[in-house]
Amino acid sequence: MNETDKPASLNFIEEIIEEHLKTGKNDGRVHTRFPPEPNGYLHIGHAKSICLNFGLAKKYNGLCNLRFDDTNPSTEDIEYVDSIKEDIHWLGFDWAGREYYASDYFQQLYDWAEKLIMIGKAYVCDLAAEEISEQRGTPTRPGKESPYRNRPVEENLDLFRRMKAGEFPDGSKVLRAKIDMASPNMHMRDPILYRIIHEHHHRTGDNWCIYPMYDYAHGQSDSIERITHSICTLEFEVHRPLYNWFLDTIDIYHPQQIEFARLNLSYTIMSKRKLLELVEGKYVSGWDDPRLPTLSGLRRRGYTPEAIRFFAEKVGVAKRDNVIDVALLEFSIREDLNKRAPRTMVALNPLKVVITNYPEGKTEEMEAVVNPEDPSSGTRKVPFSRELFIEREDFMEDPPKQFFRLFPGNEVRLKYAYIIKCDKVIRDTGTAEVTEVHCTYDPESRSGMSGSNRKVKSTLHWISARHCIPVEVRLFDRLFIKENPDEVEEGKDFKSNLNPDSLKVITGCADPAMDEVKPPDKFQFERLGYFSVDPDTTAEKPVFNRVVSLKDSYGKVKN
RNA sequence: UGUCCGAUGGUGUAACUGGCAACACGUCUGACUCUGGAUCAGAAGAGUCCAGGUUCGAGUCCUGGUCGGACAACCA
Repeated sequence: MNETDKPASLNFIEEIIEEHLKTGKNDGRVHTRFPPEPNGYLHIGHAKSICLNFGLAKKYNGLCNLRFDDTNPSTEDIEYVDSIKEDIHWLGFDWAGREYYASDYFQQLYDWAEKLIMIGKAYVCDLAAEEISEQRGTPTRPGKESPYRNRPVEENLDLFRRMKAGEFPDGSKVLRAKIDMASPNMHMRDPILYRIIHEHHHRTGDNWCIYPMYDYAHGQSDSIERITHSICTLEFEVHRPLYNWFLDTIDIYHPQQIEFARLNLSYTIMSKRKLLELVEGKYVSGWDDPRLPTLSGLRRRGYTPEAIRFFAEKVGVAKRDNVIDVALLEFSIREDLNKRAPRTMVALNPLKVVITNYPEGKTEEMEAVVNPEDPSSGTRKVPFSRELFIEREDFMEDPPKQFFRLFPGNEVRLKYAYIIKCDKVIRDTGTAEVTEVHCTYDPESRSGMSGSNRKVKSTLHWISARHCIPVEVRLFDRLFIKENPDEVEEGKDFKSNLNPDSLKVITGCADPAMDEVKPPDKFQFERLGYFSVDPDTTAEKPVFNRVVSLKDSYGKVKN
């Protein structure tokens, strides 16, 4: 990179931060946080947020906390906090012990609630949930004030303390802020601060039966942690006045909330609710199904943290709604794996080739490059013999003019081995399916020999029939057939756009060296794509997931 | 009928904050190649939602529209 180049442009959040740095706001501190709710698994959209928050902290020599927004015991679970921590670490970020929970602040939050009551800014409301929602009005029609709105401070305090003491059943009372039922912003119409939930919390156990709402907990948690920039997604933009109101009214340190547009990816869904529906409805094998955009799914699929971080950077940060082309994600992983994945040859759909003029029983060890992109990777040995398997797709008896591969009378090179010529096609007498192709080889054309310098249109991958081992290969395609899975006809939902062919399981013929692979080893199957060893692998049977295919310009002319 | 936000090639993001629209992905050529990959070279593709205005000059500023999104869980 040329240092005289223009400085890389900043995204709008970095501009805000640099402005703050310039004016000395926050004493030059930059402190962010990633605040997941432990009620689901992280997905690629969260990865964008994680990279943003931890990335900003790193860039500006600041800190980024991990904070679980665990204010609703009825949907949250320890299983999720564990998976979330694992995913963030896997992605390559660390919070250095600053692992916090909104529930750590329940007492402080409670004390501030009493303060709000005492200064006349909060009251206990006995209305039923339906009544509250009814009286809230609509975005275009103002709400009505609760009959309990003007309860005396002493009564509010007493009632709130008794709520906390567990004297009242779920749903019977809530604590509300006293703001403005006529506000054009729905969130300012006396929002609920506390509700009664008699449920066991994964961290605080049974200490509490009243729990703070998101709006009441989030900003104050930011404040307690001295967060400088509280970065969240666009849907919280309308909440910002309320975020500010709490901080100003309670009168504590005031972080700045900044909203950005969440990530959307074509041909997939990002909604936690829908992801959960696919998992629970067994449309996929679990949260880590390799077709899912969850981090655990992508990891199992074979995506690397490097590729995801690269992707997150390429995607950018702005405020307008966006749909990123999955092709960019695929580009990201190819870019990474091309440089580091060892090559191997596998026939996914094998077709037998007999080299009729090659001595029976003879075996040669061919020398192959491990990775041509990495000179330090060295070479490997590949056994060659009279009977081989090639890819069925690489042979056509009656090919179109654009087809350069094997066909009767044509010569192709077997990578790292010999040039062969197709002489004869053997068919099954019943089905007429091609079962074998007979070829002859040119003994002078072995790689490295002078006879190998001949120009041949095509080079094929192959595997020795006698030496190869069977491997299970899982071929994934996009989970949805539509770019926007939510685009459905009346009465149907996103599941009607599920791709019935998103998973194909086949048995391929692989290099014998593949018998000692272990997850998460990654390879390039030459000419096919990148494959990652699945945890289902056993000593008897390696299992590979196709991460992504190689770019295929012939596939395009074919269609 | 409200409030808030947004609008730049097919997609995403830029434009030193008023100076003749750039980068990436994708697409298409060509070169090279023992991966129809990679690499290299190049091309097409937007005149910046619309209409006015300010200005020598506007994607950037002003006014008025249009379109899109968010907001009416005791979810986050």
